[in-house]
Amino acid sequence: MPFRIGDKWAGMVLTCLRDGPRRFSELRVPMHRVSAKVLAETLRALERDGMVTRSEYDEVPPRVEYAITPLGRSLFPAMDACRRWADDHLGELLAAREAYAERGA
Amino acid sequence: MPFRIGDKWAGMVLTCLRDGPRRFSELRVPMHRVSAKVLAETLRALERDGMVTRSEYDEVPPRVEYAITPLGRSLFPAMDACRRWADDHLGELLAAREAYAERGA
DNA sequence: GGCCACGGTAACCGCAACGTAACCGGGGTG
DNA sequence: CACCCCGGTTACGTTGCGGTTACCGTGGCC
Repeated sequence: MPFRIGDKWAGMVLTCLRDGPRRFSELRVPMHRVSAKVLAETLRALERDGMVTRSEYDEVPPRVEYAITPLGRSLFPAMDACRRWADDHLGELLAAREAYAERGA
Repeated sequence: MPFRIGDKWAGMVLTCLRDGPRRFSELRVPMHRVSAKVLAETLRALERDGMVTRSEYDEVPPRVEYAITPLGRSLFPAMDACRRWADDHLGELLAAREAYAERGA
């Protein structure tokens, strides 16, 4: 596709924010395979594109909350369609890949 | 997203095959910004994943036709949902990006 | 003999994405 | 004083996607 919306982890971030705002460290729990750096980069990009908002609270220890915007939410139908495709057809794809590997061998 | 289906040009290839089989050189016309190498790689990957078939005809000059499979066709609803999102919301995204750049400046 | 069409491959390269590890500041806590 | 929490940043290294250019084999045509 000619346009890429977000990076590798953007979809997962938006999904994590689906049910309400989350703090940086709360996002890291379900996404434990993402380093702080990459998560921060992803959040910056999503903020830049108007998909999430970043709210800083002057407390101690510091608190930062990320929330999804209506624009971010508008992506869910498309994301759900992709997920549904994967649920329905990923097995076929992997089978085709395996058959192809066997023919090659 | 954790899974990537195809590469940068896969969606465009499938769209080009929507209305029937096409030869390699026929695909290059609407996709003139894609080099032969990258198009070939894309087609190999789609073939490996069972999204297109490759039919070689023993003629001269050689003829090779690529056709979309039912599995490839099954991707269209999800792709259409993404396209619809872009049609409806890409302007918002770009506006948000511009507003962000101005705040930064 | 030279050139063309077709459908590629091979060699090389740059850059962005991704990842790891170390560090930071400021206030609270023992 | 030392150490922890939170939310990052900086420096650095690696991988791989996508791109460019050059080249290939077969057979037909002039």
